[in-house]
Amino acid sequence: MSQQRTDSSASPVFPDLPEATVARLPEYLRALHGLAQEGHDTVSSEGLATAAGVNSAKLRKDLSHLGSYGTRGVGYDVALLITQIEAVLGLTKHRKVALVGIGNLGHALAGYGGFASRGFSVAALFDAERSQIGERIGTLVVRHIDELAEVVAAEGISIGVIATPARAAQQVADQLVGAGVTSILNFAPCVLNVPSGVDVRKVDLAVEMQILSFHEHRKALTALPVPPEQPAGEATGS
Amino acid sequence: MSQQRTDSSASPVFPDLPEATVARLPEYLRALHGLAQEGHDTVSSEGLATAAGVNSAKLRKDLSHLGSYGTRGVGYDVALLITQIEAVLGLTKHRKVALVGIGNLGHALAGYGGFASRGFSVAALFDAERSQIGERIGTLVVRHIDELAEVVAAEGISIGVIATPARAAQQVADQLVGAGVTSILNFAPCVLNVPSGVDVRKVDLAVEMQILSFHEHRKALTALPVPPEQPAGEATGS
DNA sequence: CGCGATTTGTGCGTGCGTTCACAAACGCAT
DNA sequence: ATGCGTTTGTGAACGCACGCACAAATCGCG
Ligand SMILES: NC(=O)c1ccc[n+]([C@@H]2O[C@H](COP(=O)([O-])OP(=O)(O)OC[C@H]3O[C@@H](n4cnc5c(N)ncnc54)[C@H](O)[C@@H]3O)[C@@H](O)[C@H]2O)c1
Ligand SMILES: NC(=O)c1ccc[n+]([C@@H]2O[C@H](COP(=O)([O-])OP(=O)(O)OC[C@H]3O[C@@H](n4cnc5c(N)ncnc54)[C@H](O)[C@@H]3O)[C@@H](O)[C@H]2O)c1
Repeated sequence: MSQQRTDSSASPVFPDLPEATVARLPEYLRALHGLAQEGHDTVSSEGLATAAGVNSAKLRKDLSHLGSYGTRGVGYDVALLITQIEAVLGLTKHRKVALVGIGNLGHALAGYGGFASRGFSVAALFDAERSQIGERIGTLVVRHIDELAEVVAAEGISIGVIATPARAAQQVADQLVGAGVTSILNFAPCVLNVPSGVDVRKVDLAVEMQILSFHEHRKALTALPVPPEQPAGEATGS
Repeated sequence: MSQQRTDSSASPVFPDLPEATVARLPEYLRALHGLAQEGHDTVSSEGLATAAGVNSAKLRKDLSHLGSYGTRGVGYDVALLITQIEAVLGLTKHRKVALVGIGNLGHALAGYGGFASRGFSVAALFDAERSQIGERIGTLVVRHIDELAEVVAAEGISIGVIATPARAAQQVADQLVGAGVTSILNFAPCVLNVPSGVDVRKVDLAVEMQILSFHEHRKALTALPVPPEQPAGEATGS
């Protein structure tokens, strides 16, 4: 009981933070870490926006949504802003991740340092193939998928990463959800059905490539098929 | 209505196709391939929308933007729609990809079959480390980054994938652009500056994880701190 | 202490994207 | 041929997001 109202710097709750803003906060955080590394104590919205690759007005509005602490005429305190954003994103609490599907991609993910550098730790690896079980990667050992529920409960894992073939992804997702996982990052190219309350994010390489392909196609079509309609045109160049 | 001449398989140009639509077309394409595999000749917007995980009205509007050929009362011809979308995305033309940074992630990408299954082929691998140069992965050999311009020109490569550490990414991007690459997929967690006319898409694992973290955080905060304000509450279940 | 330079926070207009809802179009049975 | 059920294509309303532009706030300095 006693929901202490945490007037000071406790976990703030932002139920109505725009999703577009949430998606940009990690970018700001990365840019801020870079600035801190370079010794900056404060940064203007313009400077931070440039480092994050966004419009400065958008950045200011984003930060204003979380009641940010900037100082007019000066800018934002880098260290304070890092703390604030990390609190909003819930990065103060270390979150454990289960990685399922230790194949081509799974091996790369398992050895990736980008998890730990933020507030995440890969706590367990799972696969279905006997040949993979028991393999040691870093400090972890690949376990059989049947142990998932047990390990998730024991380790307090809340996030699952799916790196299995697409045909196995839905079943794995079901198992993750059944084990108590409430967030899933899916690398398999397929849609996942999960109960409400479970968040799924998808990373699909093929989709990204095809979007690039479209723009390549468009560039090729708009650049070439503009033949000299008016051959009498004057200065066509510079 | 007013479908202009049905120049059967000519390349349609859609300069003003909404970006949100473009981003969903690959999903539709994947869903359509799955339906075709299952033997479906036609599919309703409702069925395809379900398979792609979107709203059916949104799907119909998306398809209408590319003057699609559906039949009222029946649905869409699966094979025809595949052809149409592939034409719009420019997938009829095979596109060659250069992969730079053959480390942890680069190895996984180099061996990934998802490229070839769509219209892409990894045509060259590059790294800067002597220890990597010369390694054979599949049918390709890792080459030194200094050969990039030469190989890109010789092979007709138009897309570059960056899988180097973040500190090297901007330099690699500059080299890619200098070599004539006009589309870049960036896995390094940093912003890239490129000239206009070059498209960059970014895949950032850490960002995805942090977005999931936010929702975990929010779920934890909104679930717990709702103490029995009204102890006389009735059915709270389901 | 006051003033100017600087930068934040935000009100507001605009455009994009999503969704509803329905008329038009189509196949099929009779 | 006609009517009926089905499904597409789209007009219209709505909401979100973006970015401009400016008032308010703060600092430094004379
Ligand atoms: N390799 C890449 O670069 C890459 C890139 C983007 C997306 N993907 C996607 O990621 C997924 C994995 O790709 P990959 O190249 O690592 O494939 P992979 O075949 O090398 O690895 C898949 C692994 O999943 C395991 N697996 C299969 N069914 C399982 C189950 N029910 N439970 C647990 N584990 C199971 C397999 O034993 C295997 O080890 C695929 O869906 C692929 O489309 C891969
Ligand atoms: N490993 C993952 O699962 C993963 C996931 C998401 C994102 N990433 C990101 O992808 C990138 C690569 O990750 P990784 O784990 O493969 O790192 P890695 O260190 O294993 O591989 C990086 C490779 O890039 C090469 N390289 C360095 N500078 C280069 C240059 N100037 N030109 C050409 N090659 C160069 C290195 O020699 C090395 O082989 C990183 O930015 C990382 O943050 C990795």
